[in-house]
Amino acid sequence: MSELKLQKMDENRWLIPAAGGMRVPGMVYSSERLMKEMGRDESPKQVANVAHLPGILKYSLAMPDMHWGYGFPIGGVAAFDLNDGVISPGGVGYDINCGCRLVATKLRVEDIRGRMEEIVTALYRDIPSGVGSRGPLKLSLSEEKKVLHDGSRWAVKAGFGTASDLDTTEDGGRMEGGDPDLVSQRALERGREQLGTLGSGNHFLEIEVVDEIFDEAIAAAFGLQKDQVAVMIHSGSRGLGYQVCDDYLARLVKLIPKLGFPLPDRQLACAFLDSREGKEYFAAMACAANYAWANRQVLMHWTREVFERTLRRSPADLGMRLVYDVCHNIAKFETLPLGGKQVKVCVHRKGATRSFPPGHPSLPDIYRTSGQPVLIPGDMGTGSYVLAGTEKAFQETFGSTCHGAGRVMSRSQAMKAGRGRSIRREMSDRGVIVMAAGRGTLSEEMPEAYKNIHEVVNVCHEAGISRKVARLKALGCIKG
DNA sequence: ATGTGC
Repeated sequence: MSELKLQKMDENRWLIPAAGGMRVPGMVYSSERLMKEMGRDESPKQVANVAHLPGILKYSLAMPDMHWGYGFPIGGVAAFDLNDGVISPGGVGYDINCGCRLVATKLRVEDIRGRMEEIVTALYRDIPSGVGSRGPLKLSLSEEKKVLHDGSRWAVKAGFGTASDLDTTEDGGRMEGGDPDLVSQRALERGREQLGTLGSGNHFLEIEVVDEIFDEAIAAAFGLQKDQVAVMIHSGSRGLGYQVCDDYLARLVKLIPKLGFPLPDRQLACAFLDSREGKEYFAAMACAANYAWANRQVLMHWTREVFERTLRRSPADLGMRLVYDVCHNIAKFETLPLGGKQVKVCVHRKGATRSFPPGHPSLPDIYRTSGQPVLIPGDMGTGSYVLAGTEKAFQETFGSTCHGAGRVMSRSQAMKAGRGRSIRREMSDRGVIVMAAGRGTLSEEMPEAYKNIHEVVNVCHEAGISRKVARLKALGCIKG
């Protein structure tokens, strides 16, 4: 195996020329420093591996937060031709439709100063979190199937939130084509009692304050202003999505010999988009995506209730409005510019966020001129960014940008580095009240385990694949 | 990410 050669194209892009069985070149959006920091991380190799898949279009892409993942790198984006392309569970990830939503409030930071312990404790009590956690909802099988088919729409109909929440959710919180009958009994069982639970690892619910505005006009369109309090929720499809991924991987790995082309890595197990297996994976994945949207919708509803009760304020007074909800682990059919034409393709975004430009028909009217809100969670001590989608992303990166800070340390490395330390204390010294269900979670998630979110976001901004709008600072956080 | 691992 020859060493992978990356050619620096400009300050923010690195080309992996097509070599060997690569059908297209790779393109990595990153800075000199972030590239160096990746050290022995093999994700550039994974970018090259993805380029071997049939029907891949233009480039195998990676975002600046990229790091090693199952088959595809996390931070990877790849689009496939509908006729001769493939769909791959490894290109979506185990946490199908892991994503973020940002809820703006009418509160200003001085309204909650001194009350963070109280609010965080109340959230921690009311929002089930941690590995294997179950919620108070126990869905009947038929009700769960409705969740899988209707996503956030089910949640709103069941009384969790309002119809306007759907307007500011990517795809309206519902992916077409979900077929609950293609989700295994085991996945259904795991999902029954987990709707409305946060999960663990990097999932969180965070109270943040708008710290800096970079683009006044777009921030105003998003309803954000300096010193305003907001809530960021980061969660996914829980055990159900994991099980869907696991089930279909097991099935597709067995079929690798029948694919008719060599795979550089068995973890790239995939199926042609027009095959039975490909269609069935998509239909099951769509169910998990819908479950994740319903999950975040329920989590947000309970968050609103906790704020109302804890702060003794009316919903109108709190004005907790969903700014937007984005998914960052998904494969979707989208119409995107390619070779001067608009072409329907299957885009895999694994640890990458949609970044659609101003004027795109999928955006609600209020964001027509600003572009899509793009939500980027940072590490728990630092906070988050709000970006806006751009035409350049639409043209260059299949309408995609980064999804977060991205790990620099493995979980086990981070655990080791956290030995003998109180991360909770370190966080509170930095002004962030944290509560976590798992013993090791805070170590695994400590800020130094992640890349510098400012640098990741700056690469995306400089490269033009999203624009900086606002930065939010964490005040309080619950984790699994 | 995950009823965390052979």
